[in-house]
This record gives sequence, C-alpha cells and structure tokens, in this order.
Amino acid sequence: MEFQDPEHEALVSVWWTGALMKKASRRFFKSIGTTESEFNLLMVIKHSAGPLTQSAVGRRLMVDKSNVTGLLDRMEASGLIRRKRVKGDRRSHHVELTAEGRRLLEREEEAYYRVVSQIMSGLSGREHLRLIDLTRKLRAGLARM
Amino acid sequence: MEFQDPEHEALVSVWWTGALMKKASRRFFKSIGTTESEFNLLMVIKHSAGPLTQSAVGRRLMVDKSNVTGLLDRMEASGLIRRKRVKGDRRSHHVELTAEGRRLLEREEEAYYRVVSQIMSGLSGREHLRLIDLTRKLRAGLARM
DNA sequence: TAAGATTGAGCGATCAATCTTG
DNA sequence: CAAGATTGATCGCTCAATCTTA
Repeated sequence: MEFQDPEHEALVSVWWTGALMKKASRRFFKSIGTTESEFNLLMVIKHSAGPLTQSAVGRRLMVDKSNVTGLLDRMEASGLIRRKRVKGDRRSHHVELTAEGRRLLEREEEAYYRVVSQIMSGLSGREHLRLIDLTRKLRAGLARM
Repeated sequence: MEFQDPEHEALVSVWWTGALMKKASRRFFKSIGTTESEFNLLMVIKHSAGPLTQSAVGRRLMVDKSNVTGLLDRMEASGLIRRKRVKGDRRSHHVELTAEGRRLLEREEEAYYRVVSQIMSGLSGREHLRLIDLTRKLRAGLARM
C-alpha cells in the first residue's frame, strides 16, 4: 500500500481504531448488561491499593469529577457500590464495592478477558509489544501539544 | 519494560491513546473555534467526489443519521453548510458547503496539519507505516467480534 | 415494506458555577 | 482561598419510534 502522507495516515488510523474500539466496547458491555464506564469504575475500585475518594476515581479514569457523581448515583441505586463518609474530612466520600458489585465484576472480567484475547489474537507477541511502544510515543507527541 | 499480559496491555494502550487523542482534539478544535465533529463533517463534504445526502454523511463519519440532524442544524444556523432538496427524491437532502464554510475549513486545515505534524514528529517514517499496519490488524480483530 | 430524516430518552463527557468544609 | 462534591448547560453518541416519501 502507498500513502502520500504516512504521518497523517498513521494518526487517522489510530483515531479510527480508537473510535471503533469505543463502539465495539459499547456493544460488548451492553451485551453483558453493563456499560464501559461502570466496568472501568468497578475495575479501578477493585484494583486500587487503598480506598479512593470520588475525585481520585475521576483522576484514575481521567474524567471530570462532575462525571463521577452521576455514574455513582446510578451504580449506588443498582447496589453495585456504596459511598462512605471519610473520617476526618467531611467533604469526602470513599467509594466501595458492595458484595454484589464484586460478584458482578468477577463475572464480567471473565467475559472481558475472553473478548480481549479474541480481538488481539490476530497480532503476534512481538506486534503487541511494538504496539505498546508506538502508542507510547504517540502519547508523548500528544503531551507535546 | 516488562508486561505480564502484553495482549491486554496493548489493547489498553491503544484504548487510552484513543481517549487522549479525543481529549486533545477537543481542546485543539476549541482553541480554533470549532469542534471535531464540525471539522470532520466539513472535511467529508469537501473531499467527496459527488454531493452527499445526510445519511451518506453519517455513514462516512460512522455515526447514526440521527446524529447528523442536530449537527447540521447548528452548522446551518452558523452559515457553514446548506441543506438542498434533491430533485427526484423528496425524502433526501444534499449537504453543501457555503462559501463561508469553505473559507473557514481552509484556514482550519492549515492549523490541523500543523498540529498533526507536531504530534507525529516523535515517530520515524518507518514507525508511521508500522502503526498503520498494526492498527489495521487490530481493526480486523475488532471486526471478528 | 423500506429508506431518508427527525425527535426524544438516556448515557457520557466537558465546563462553569455553587455549596460545603478545610 | 482551596478542595470535594454536586448541579446545570451543551455537545456527541446510540437506539427506538415516528413521519414522509419511494
């Protein structure tokens, strides 16, 4: 294949791949009865060393804290997480998984890793590493803006 | 660097790169007074061989046609595009650039290609080609879902 | 029936503004 | 004043439903 502007072509290619991943993830998570945001939030809570405040969750997910509020409202209503007052700082809430949230996440993780494997199986181990390296460089370029 | 699950790591890396590109593009387009969606729409119209209906625009941008309606409403209000009845099919509208839309896009394209260069300049020509190839394979994996 | 376009509900994201607490 | 959390406005996206025309 020939490209007259590989620089631009590469950026567009990553762009559309990201967009397609977004669409695919929406469909996938819908098929298992959840959303990407809920799954990511459960993952962040579960795999955190210590308890996280809402703001901290937002920083990990790289979204505004205002975004976390509504998400937690819905998830608290479905019994997946719980807000807990923080002793010593009455402004803050820690976010905790409920037993149900933890149980649900474990089932979801199985399906998740299966589909990740399916998606990535067309690339070799070496190619996985290359992709990690190249996207890291691209992120460095983004940071340079 | 060491990864215990390069397959997953690679997918996550592309994922976050896409998310960061989205954020960066929002900031960039805001700084030049527009949005990613408006820019992409203008680009699609300008670089199309023939006139496009609203549905066709949606397909090119890979978004639902319902999404195009509101976008065109706003852009028509700002005088950038124009809806034109299609002769012979009273259901359809063609989307055309106004002189103002065309003028605006030309200025935006300059800034756009400058920033693309800036972002991608940390990668070599060979790496650009590799990135194109690897993301193509990843998209094939997504299609396999 | 089907295709082009629109509308409305819901989720997700940003930003600005506000309230409470530090 | 600053930081944690919430609210409201706006935009983008999806999906389902509807209207008109083919």
